[in-house]
Amino acid sequence: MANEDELMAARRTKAEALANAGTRAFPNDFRPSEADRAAREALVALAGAEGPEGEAKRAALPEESELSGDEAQHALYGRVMAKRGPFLVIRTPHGNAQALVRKDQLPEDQAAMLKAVDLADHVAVRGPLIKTRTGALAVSARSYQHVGKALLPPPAKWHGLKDVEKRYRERYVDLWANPGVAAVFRARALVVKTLRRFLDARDYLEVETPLLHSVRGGAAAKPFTTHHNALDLSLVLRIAPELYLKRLVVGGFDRVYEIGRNFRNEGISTKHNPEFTMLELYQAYATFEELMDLSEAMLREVDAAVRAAHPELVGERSFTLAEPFARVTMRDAIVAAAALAENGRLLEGTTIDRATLDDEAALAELAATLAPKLPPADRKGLTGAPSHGHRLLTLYEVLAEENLAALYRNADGTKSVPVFITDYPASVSPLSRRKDDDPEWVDRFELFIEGREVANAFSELNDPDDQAERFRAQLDDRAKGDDEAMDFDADYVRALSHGMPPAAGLGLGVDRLVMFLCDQPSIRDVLLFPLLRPEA
RNA sequence: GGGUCAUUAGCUCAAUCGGUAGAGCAGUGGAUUCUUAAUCCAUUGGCUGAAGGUUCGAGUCCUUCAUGACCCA
Repeated sequence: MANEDELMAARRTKAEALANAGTRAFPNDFRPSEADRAAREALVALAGAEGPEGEAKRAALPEESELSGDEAQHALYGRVMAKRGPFLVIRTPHGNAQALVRKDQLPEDQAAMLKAVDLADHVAVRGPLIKTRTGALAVSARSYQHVGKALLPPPAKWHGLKDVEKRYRERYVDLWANPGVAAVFRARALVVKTLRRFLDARDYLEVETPLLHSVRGGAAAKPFTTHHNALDLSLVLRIAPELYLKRLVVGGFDRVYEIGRNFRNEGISTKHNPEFTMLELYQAYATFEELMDLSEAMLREVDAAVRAAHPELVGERSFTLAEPFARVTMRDAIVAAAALAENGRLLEGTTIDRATLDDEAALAELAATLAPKLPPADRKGLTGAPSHGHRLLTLYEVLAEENLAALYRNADGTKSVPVFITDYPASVSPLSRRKDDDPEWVDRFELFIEGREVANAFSELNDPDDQAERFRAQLDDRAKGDDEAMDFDADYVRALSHGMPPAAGLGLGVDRLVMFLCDQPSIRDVLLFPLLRPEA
């Protein structure tokens, strides 16, 4: 008997056996008290405690033969992971612990039910804590209760569930069958909780804004479209909450934030999922420079929380958050990257200096020289750029982005540091405030860790006339073929016309942050249910 | 969108040059009942992802498709 139907049939037979013994296969009569919950966590911790102290504490437990009979009774309940001799290994949310289930210590009817227990079933035992002959902790069962049946067989107990597709599709198995998976998602929850705590402590108000938008804006991205029947209205799932959050700043909330899902109708990769989680925050009377300080402090606090709670997830990092983050303008980053040997072949002796980058004709000439050596997308970005600023941004992405980790290092050069890239062209930043001394540039930064973008922030544009002009430029970009350009949001311009205080805002990719902090190579490993093609 | 690789029992994996599809775990029956991937004896289980093709013969070679992973775009 080995195919899946037969394995299930064997389990159904045991379910019937339980029914014949007066116990339902799927009962709901096991009621652990709050004290039981706490005691279970404590005993699981004791069972798994490492080092001399753990051993000493377990050594203090009585052996089965030393029991007097009036010891405290402990509940151990969870999923059966293994049967070893007279022991059941039981998995709980806190870890594993074992139950000693000896028929001669159990009421006859309960002892009989042991024949019907399968791996992955939910069970509960109650009894005194003992130490086994090998010094391990066990709950010596004085009562045994069937709590829930698993009809499907579990993955191999030693190898777990390895098939990556099955892991993502059947995360409900992955989470308990593979050690370490659940910890990533606990760490993720801690990251979000710590972000909230950090912002709440600074008097930011958490808000919820619409996910259904009738106008697309707030980011350069392709949206998902949908339709509202009653209003006969075309809608898009939001690509960013930005424009609603800034309306709230107009409304008088000086500090707001939202942590929520954005939807972008784009490709799937190890770094992209069509729905992902962003933190966006806005602060009146602040500039992008203060948000750099805030970002550093916030990331350090989150990192500290993850390190403290989940040291096992923090691997040997090639970056550090502990030392000061680098701050460099986009143009300086391009010049620095161009000087690196890695770009020598691409540039073939051509030097790039600030003057070249600032001169529209010189940059266009440089772009034309470089373009043939680049892949098609970058080539198009350089030669078909709708503006000097677009061209400069593409040049930055081509030359500098992947070299950031090599260029910006900590004090002793052993690790990369996060980099704030500042001063973006106005033409690629339709919602940012122009620099006071140079209106072609905006007060903006993007934060990169290991060359990958994790945050984007700027001093907010609060001049409604300028904003209207920028929206019109977006429409021009779209006419030139940019299908990620924003709509003209007339209501947002009206909101600004009512007067928005000077402000700065930040967007932070939560999934990517978790990837970095928990050493996870793919975004799918930090999303409980990443998007997959449906099974046939 | 392109390239590479993968898909064999419920799970984890084998299968030499194209020559009878195997193992461990789990399952079933039994023994044992202080085990640490429990042990011992016996035993069931396969449309080799799908569909075509080449061949005396295909898990293996070819084509197409499906799904996934990685890389590129």
